[in-house]
Amino acid sequence: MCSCTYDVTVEATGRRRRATVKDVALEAGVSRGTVSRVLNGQPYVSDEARAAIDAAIAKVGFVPNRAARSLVMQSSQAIGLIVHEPHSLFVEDPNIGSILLGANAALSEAEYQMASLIADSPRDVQRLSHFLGAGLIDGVIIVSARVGDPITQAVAHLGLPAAFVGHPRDIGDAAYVAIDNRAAAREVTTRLVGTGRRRIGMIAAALDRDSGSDRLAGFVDALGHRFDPQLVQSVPLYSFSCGQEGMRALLEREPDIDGVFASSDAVAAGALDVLHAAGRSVPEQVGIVGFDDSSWALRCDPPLSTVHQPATELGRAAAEAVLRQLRGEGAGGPHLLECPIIWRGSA
Amino acid sequence: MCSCTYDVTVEATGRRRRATVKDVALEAGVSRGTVSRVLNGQPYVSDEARAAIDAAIAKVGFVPNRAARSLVMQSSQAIGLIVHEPHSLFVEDPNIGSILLGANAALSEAEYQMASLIADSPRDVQRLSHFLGAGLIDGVIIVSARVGDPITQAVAHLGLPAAFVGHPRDIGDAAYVAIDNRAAAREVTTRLVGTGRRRIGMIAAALDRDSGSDRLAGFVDALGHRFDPQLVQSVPLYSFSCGQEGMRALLEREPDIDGVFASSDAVAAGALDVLHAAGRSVPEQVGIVGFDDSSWALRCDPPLSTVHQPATELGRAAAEAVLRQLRGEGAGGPHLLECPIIWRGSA
DNA sequence: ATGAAAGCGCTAACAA
DNA sequence: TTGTTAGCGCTTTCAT
Repeated sequence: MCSCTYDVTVEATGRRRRATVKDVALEAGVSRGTVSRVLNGQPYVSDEARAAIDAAIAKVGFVPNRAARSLVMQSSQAIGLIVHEPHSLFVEDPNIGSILLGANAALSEAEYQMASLIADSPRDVQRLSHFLGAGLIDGVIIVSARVGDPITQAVAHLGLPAAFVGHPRDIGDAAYVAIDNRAAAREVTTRLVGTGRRRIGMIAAALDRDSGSDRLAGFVDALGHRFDPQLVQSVPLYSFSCGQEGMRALLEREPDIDGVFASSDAVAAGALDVLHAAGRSVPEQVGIVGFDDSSWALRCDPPLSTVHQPATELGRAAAEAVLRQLRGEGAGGPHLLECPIIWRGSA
Repeated sequence: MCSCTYDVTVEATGRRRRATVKDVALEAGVSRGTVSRVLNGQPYVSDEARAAIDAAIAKVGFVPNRAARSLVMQSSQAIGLIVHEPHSLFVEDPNIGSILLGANAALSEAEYQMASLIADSPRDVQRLSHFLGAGLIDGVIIVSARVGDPITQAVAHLGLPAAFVGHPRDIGDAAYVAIDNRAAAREVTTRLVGTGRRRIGMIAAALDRDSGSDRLAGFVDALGHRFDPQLVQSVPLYSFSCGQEGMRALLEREPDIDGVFASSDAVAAGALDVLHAAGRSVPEQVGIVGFDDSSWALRCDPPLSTVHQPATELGRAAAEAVLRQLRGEGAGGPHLLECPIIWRGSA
């Protein structure tokens, strides 16, 4: 007999009717309850029944309907990962890919399905805020939220298990994983000072994000009383072109500048470009350091000294924080990861 | 009276019980059916009832449970976007981000929720193949599938509405959107020939993917009888380091090479690096062209001549193809997008 | 060890 | 115009 007989039921429309527990039960000659027990690996099922059911499942091509299961279990074994980035950044951010992969790996091991959700417009934000409360997702990892983020507020309101990558100021005592941007910036600036530079500037990107403002704070810390606000140029984005723009401004204002802390590698690459165009040699006349240890860093000439971001681990740790909450193990608050300084030729 | 009274019901565990249609109906003094009608914007509801229900919804903080709705509607208003990339590529591929954004924009406009699903391990593939059949997703966009991909097979078996970005050979007459890699490669090679080069080589990456093998085919087309297999170096990935590796091999085998078609910008950048190190001037001694028009192209010195990939539009078109199927408008088969050649300084 | 039946939250067909 | 009711596919008591 053709094993495809029960495979699917093609209805008049041409669409297929999926097999249900009932079909399996019928095929195996048992009740739906018993099928369910087998499905969930519960005890008290005879070997014969189990075998018959396994065979029936294979025969009819049964796949449990997760909507039905979610409905009765009040849980979906799926967790969302929200990326809330202004359009341009999502495409360029060197860390997001690794964060996704790290989180996915951890969730996958725990038998959870990760679903990445993009918030790229007010409409998305609106739809997402509802989606999160709709029971299709048991918890959420939030990447790059900003202060006052409606999604953050929706999550808080729903009491959904959550973990942030990064640390917006207004998340209360929610779980987050991050690096200590301020300490890292302090340290890398100190090393730059140690190379003998006297007029060190900073191209400070994304001051509206915690990472951006923390890196500036670290820079200020390191310079102490020698800090000169004239030497800081703020730019909106962590991008190559913002790096160019920032460096041009700095060069114009302070022609004798001999060191630059760029708040990301992309920014540093842009700065380097302008520096070269202006005929300044790096690291001889100007030392420069970046942040991220992204592919930009190695692509520059000379390669950038920078701060390594453990992006994969950030994703993994965030996933584990959510999983812990799902197991009822509490565990909010911070989780800081190491971010070693990588010293190369640019300073 | 405090408007939070009904907001959520906190149970003994501290977890919250979400409000249901029943709560809304009770609060508004109507039946569940009427609430449902309001929820779905159906006619035949009095203004008073509608107002009372709207108020009740706001008061109790009701968000429809999508698992329940999916169950009865047999549809979820969500579509999956599967990225099946070997680890390293996902992080580096310059097009994926834009494809995601394009698809998300189109789906968002149609009131669909997009969920990106990553297949990064055999385990992921296994879990995903089941997930897709579980009714939580109405359709799927598949990015970078390979021939014999188990996910592709699962989708075909389930009869799930699907659209591919790219064109693996074994998807039958399923919908796909792509550029004509072969024609584009032919064209860009022809232009390179037109600059007077006599010994033109190719660094052919990712021959296991349709894009990779098509680009090689186009190169062969363009050269015709002058094609020399000695001048083709195959490398596994579309990456900078593979570009370096490929260029080194080519240079060693054919020191008098004066033109290179690299099958991606990243590959071209690697080749350029090796060329410079070998003291060859570009474009004077060697002309080089890439593919993708990614950020690599502008970052190179000289900037790369390349083929522009309409990544955002690919994503958007794929989403629309799925949406069309969901509306029962058939529409499988190919949808090819333009990919203009961008001529810059590298050749 | 297994079957029967209730119910998760929602929509839709049918009555009223 | 509205209320009532029967499921959607699954898990889970409670009997047996």
